[in-house]
Amino acid sequence: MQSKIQTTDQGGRPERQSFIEIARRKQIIECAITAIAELGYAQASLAQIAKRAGVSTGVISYYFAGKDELIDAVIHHVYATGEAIVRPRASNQPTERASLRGFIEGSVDFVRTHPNYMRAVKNISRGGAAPADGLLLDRPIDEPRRSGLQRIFEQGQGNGEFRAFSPRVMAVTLVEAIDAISLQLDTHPDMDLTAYAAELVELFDRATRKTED
Amino acid sequence: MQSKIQTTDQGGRPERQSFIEIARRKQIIECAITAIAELGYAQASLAQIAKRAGVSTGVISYYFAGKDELIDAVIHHVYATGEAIVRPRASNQPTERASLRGFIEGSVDFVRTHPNYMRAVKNISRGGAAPADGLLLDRPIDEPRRSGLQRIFEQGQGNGEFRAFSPRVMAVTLVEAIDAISLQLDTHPDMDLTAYAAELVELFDRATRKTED
Amino acid sequence: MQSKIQTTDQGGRPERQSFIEIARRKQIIECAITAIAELGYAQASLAQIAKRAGVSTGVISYYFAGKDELIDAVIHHVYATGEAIVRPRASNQPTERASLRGFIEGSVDFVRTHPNYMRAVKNISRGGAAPADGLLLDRPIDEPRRSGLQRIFEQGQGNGEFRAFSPRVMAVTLVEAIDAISLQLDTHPDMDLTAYAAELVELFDRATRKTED
Amino acid sequence: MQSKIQTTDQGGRPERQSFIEIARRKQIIECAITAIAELGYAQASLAQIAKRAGVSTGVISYYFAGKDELIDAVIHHVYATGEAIVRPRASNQPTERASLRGFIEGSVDFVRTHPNYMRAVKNISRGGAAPADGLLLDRPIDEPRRSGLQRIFEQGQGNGEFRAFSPRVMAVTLVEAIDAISLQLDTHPDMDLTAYAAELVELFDRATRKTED
DNA sequence: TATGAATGAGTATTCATTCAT
DNA sequence: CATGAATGAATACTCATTCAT
Repeated sequence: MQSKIQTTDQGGRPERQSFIEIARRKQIIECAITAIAELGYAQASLAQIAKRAGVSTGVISYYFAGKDELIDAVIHHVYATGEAIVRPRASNQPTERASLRGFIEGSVDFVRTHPNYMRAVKNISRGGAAPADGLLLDRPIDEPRRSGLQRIFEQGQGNGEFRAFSPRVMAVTLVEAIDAISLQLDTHPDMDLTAYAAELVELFDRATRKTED
Repeated sequence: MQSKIQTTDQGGRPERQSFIEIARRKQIIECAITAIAELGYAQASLAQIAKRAGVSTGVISYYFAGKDELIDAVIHHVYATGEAIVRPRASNQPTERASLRGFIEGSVDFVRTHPNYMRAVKNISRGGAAPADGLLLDRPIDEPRRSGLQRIFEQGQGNGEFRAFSPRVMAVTLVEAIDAISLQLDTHPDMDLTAYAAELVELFDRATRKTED
Repeated sequence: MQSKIQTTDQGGRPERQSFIEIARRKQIIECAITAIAELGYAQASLAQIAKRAGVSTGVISYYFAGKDELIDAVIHHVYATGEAIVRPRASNQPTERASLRGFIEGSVDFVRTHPNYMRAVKNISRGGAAPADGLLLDRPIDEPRRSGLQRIFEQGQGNGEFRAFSPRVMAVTLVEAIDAISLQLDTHPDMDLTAYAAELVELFDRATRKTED
Repeated sequence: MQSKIQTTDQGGRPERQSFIEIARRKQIIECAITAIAELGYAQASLAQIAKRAGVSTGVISYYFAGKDELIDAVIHHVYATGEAIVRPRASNQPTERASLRGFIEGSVDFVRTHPNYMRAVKNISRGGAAPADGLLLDRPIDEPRRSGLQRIFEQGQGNGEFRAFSPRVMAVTLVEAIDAISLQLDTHPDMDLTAYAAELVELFDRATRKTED
């Protein structure tokens, strides 16, 4: 076997990854994100990605079973990074209202510090990747984020902080509102993200809170 | 003549389009929308589109100067269709609040009756199209919708119906909230869109209205 | 039978051509010459030729069995036109030397009055046309001209006007010298063709005449 | 890296070419010459060239930025080869008359040893290549040869070896006379090239020399 | 007769992937 | 481990040709 990659691991356990392998994969993933964010999914060929990484295309094929696996790794990396930034600010808050604020502010912070990350994922999400044999395509990549948020809303409704509304609709809307920021940044690079976050906090606070009267 | 298409129309007059030409163009545009919605922009090759239309790929080149022109036609068709549905319900309302409700309900209606339309445009907007010379991508195809909405918000703020908020942020958020529906339909085809619309109306009504206390 | 064109005429005799057919063929041939001269053989598609003639491509296929036949007709027309101009000036001269001068001056006149004609033929001669099954290609289109010239040289040698040389080499050289003029005109449109003719007359007069000593 | 070819070499340094790269490029150039000489420019598709080279068409794109670059390389290769053969025999001669003889004999030698080379270039020069923006075509590929020859004539006129004539007309005529040989070889493969050269030497010697009387 | 709609083979080119070195 | 050479399928697009009208 010439490649490190095995689609089916006979032992069933995840393969032991060497240090260099982990490093290379990460390097390639980062360069893929940059390429996809800057060029769009369609133009982000393996050659372009390899060029940015300063390696030959063969290396990518060596560390990833195919372009699809690389893209999956990109998506996973972006969401893991996002989660690492957002979760601490959305968890263990005294109120769900505070959690919501933390989620929004954390998410905006993520977009600020990693502008290419969400852009890349958005470029991928619908642009690409063969749907195997079926016609379905949409990769449910936002699902984890969405359900985390949904839980906040449900708990807030449970403890009486939030009014009655569909947690799913609210979660979908908020997730999209945040993702749209990377698009706005494309055309308005000097946008004030702190103000943007404050607007969203206010917007969703009003949209969720109980009317006290 | 080998092709209907002329890049430079010497006469300067709008070319007389035959009935069959209009019909064929529309048919191809419709099939392109279906293909792009189902396969994603990257996989929606001219061959795929032609296959759905039951014609040879040459026919597409015969009626469109190139893939770019076809895509432009798709986008234009989608937005023209959407506007025809939404505008009557968002205009000439007694209040801006009613306009807002009309916009949301009309938009959801559009998504319901043309589920592939918005999906296709979303698949195009990112993912595709050579970045020409610069690094920017993202065709600003939502801009007209966004600014129409923004005007509603600004007028509502002007006449005291709406609280103070950033019309731009609100418009971006609402547009994205609506566009997300087509994505939700992918995974939840039986979703109750009337209820969804009501949720959005309530959400944005609360987010925009003045607090009466 | 849908088309006027029969590759094999059963009767063996040339088909009776209607007036309109002759006119149409000539019109198409003229437009083909212009297109080929201006665009080069590769770019001179039937669509381009049809456009210049103000007809649809179908018309060309109707009057010519295929592009090859059209090209053959173009070549024939060019040479027939050239011959009509050159022959009177190269024939019935008191000396072969005068014939030679007449040939050159007539040929230059032809290039002057029909600049596109020779250009078109040159563009065709090597650029195009499928070699059927074999690998041979060169259409011996210059052959008639060449042999006419060769005869002048042979007769001049026979009657002692010309020195001993290979009539074939001399004929080839002179024919090419004349054909080159259309190329020179491309880059030097203001060239003095009368002077050019005089130079060629002197050149070939010296090259052919007997040294009197 | 997917392709050896970079349109813009960022470093500004001449790219290091590996042995295999040089060899492949040369092989492809040679096969392109053969294909163009045998089939004509129009029929000499990349597929045909690749077939002759025994490689896939992708290889050509790998080593050449496009067909245009390949064709440029072909032309350059042909002229470099020709110059290497002709120049030593046309330079450093005691007289310009000897230079002229050397040029002719060298050129005929070149045609003899590389019959396809000039044929290929001739097939390219007309027939091919998009006319960019203007209507001009005809790449002035013969220009260097022509001007080299022109210089011989001018110097010969300067030092009194040659009579007064237009160096340009003489150069054009001689260049065409030589190029015509490859055409003659198509139809008369057994032609005596040494005799042909002698004929041309005599022809142009007489055409250029001063009449001594 | 003439049109123009349609075809299908052919074009150059791109690119994920493989593999000998 | 890494390279880079090579493949072959896929891409958008062109064009001579056919044919119903």
